[in-house]
Amino acid sequence: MNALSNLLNNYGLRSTKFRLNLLELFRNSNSSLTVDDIKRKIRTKNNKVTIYRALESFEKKGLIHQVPDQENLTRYALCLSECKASKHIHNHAHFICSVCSNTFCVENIKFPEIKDLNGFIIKDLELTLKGNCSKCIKK
Amino acid sequence: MNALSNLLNNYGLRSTKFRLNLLELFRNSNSSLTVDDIKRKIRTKNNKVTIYRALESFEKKGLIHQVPDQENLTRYALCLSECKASKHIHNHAHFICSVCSNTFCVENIKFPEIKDLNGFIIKDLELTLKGNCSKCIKK
DNA sequence: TAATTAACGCAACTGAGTTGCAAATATAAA
DNA sequence: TTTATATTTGCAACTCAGTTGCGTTAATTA
Repeated sequence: MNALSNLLNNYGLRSTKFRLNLLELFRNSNSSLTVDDIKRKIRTKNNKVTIYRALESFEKKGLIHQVPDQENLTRYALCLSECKASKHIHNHAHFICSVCSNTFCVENIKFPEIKDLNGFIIKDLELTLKGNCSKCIKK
Repeated sequence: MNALSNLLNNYGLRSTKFRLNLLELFRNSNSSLTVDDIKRKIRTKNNKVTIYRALESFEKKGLIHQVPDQENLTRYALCLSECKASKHIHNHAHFICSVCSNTFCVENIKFPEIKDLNGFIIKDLELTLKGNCSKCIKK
């Protein structure tokens, strides 16, 4: 049994050819992926419904998380080990490149401390950076 | 000549009945609006294309700005006076209520100072808070 | 008042994402 | 290994936000 296969099973998912490829793709990507990215990168003949449902269950089980996207597409990135099916824990920021539209997870950024205000209860905080990624600067 | 009418003209827009209503609606809203909100709130018989195009031109001229939305809808809020057609200037955060899905602009929040990192150039910073708005807490 | 240009309405379209259902496949149980 | 079960997949049809082209109407300018 290979490691990816076990990983899927540990998260309560079945290891099918497609889902193994999908998980591997996420692990080899340094940025996030849209459904379209996935289609192009693993040149899958699988139906789009399959992709949507795989992403949905990966997210539910805590393997991947949604990240912001410039064009309002659904976009996912691999979770860190802290994430569980019960709760996603992300204290990192996201960087969107305005040239290639890729989104990257950025660790090591201090979040501002914000207390509840004006009778609003703040439960979560998202920080999104926009600019040019290293690849697109070089061009 | 009324004030709203002049405002539109000053921004290079024509003052039609619908656009006057739309602008007034934005001014009277303490949160942001989706196309659907607009339809319901000004009970307009105008075609949806008209709404989309009005929002588009309002944004281009610097009257309104897009704000993040939980359901990936396009959502707008009134700009502050600093905004111009040439450039939107927003140094405020956005708060999304997870109950009513409304988005509010939140002033007076200090943004973290972030320098370019890992060869990425950071040009813009967005801070989104999530939680429960004052109205939805009371319920 | 006429000419110009922006705004509008309609109809048809696009494209991401969804739903229901039947068939295939992976895992658990016998 | 075989059978039972629960998950995953494919297909087709659908939904719904947002877009496009084009002819018409209305607001501003000359």
